[in-house]
Amino acid sequence: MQISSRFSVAVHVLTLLAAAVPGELLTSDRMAGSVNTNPVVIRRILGQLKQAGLVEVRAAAGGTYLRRDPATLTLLDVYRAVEAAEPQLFSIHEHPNPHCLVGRTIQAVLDSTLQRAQTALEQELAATTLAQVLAGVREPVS
Amino acid sequence: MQISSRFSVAVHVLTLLAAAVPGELLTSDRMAGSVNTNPVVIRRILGQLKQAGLVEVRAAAGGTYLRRDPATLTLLDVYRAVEAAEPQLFSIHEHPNPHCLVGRTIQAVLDSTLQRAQTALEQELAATTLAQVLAGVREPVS
DNA sequence: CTTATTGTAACAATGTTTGTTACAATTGGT
DNA sequence: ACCAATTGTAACAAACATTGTTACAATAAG
Repeated sequence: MQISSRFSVAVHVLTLLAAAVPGELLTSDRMAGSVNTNPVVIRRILGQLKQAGLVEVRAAAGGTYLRRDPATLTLLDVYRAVEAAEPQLFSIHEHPNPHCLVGRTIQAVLDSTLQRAQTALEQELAATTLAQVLAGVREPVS
Repeated sequence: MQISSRFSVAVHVLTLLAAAVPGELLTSDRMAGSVNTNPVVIRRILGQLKQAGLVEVRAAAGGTYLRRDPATLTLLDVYRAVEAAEPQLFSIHEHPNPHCLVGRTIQAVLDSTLQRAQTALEQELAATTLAQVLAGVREPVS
């Protein structure tokens, strides 16, 4: 199963915020216009980003601004903020037969192995900053 | 969203096959007993492993045996067999606003970045063989 | 030919995602 | 103090994937 587009939407939103004039606040309506979705979808994601301390949201006049330096905000921060409810990327079947050698031990073996794979992915996400994404957006592909 | 347990079940099943006496065939019923699920679930996964050339399934008397050397069969082979319908791990939102600089370019930027992350995960999966999993199952944790 | 087994369809239950409407709560500006 | 814009959140629907289940035709070993 694929990782939900919440993550890519969150990166999109943060890129908009990073591209904003310093001090400018963006509304969920405006960001929804760029992502092309419903403002409530944006607000739900903003709630998660806010909880993770990545953004500050002001009701009433204005909206949201970045709380972190794009140069040190990595895609791993975003991923963790948005997938906080599912810290384990891989799901492992729950009740293998304990009377079978394989059934008894497979969970532990898989758990350590798949954790290594997840860590490899996360390290790669940690290697990309929001500033780099913004630079990529601004540079034409040529 | 998590990667489905089809993958961990597939590894479990292949470990059972690798642990079998050479020439022994295992039925879906027997493997379902070890995984603790319904035999049809096992058969569905076996169908995918068969299509990928990892196992040979014989109707009637017997069942399934391994077609690949456990020493060279990696978890990436299993992952690809079972997730063949979803080659992209990350999903990216589909219709960002083309009139916005960020909306116009975010997909391409994310695509290359997330592809690198997926590749890192896959390399880690490729680094573990079925033989290593089997060894892990046999070695007590101590 | 018999019998065990696979392959597959069909269906239900569950859970997640995404989009939507609606509205109370908040707060900045006047 | 009030107004108006905006957020926060609940509630719901549609779509989809997963997992488990029953049922049965197709297959092939002995």
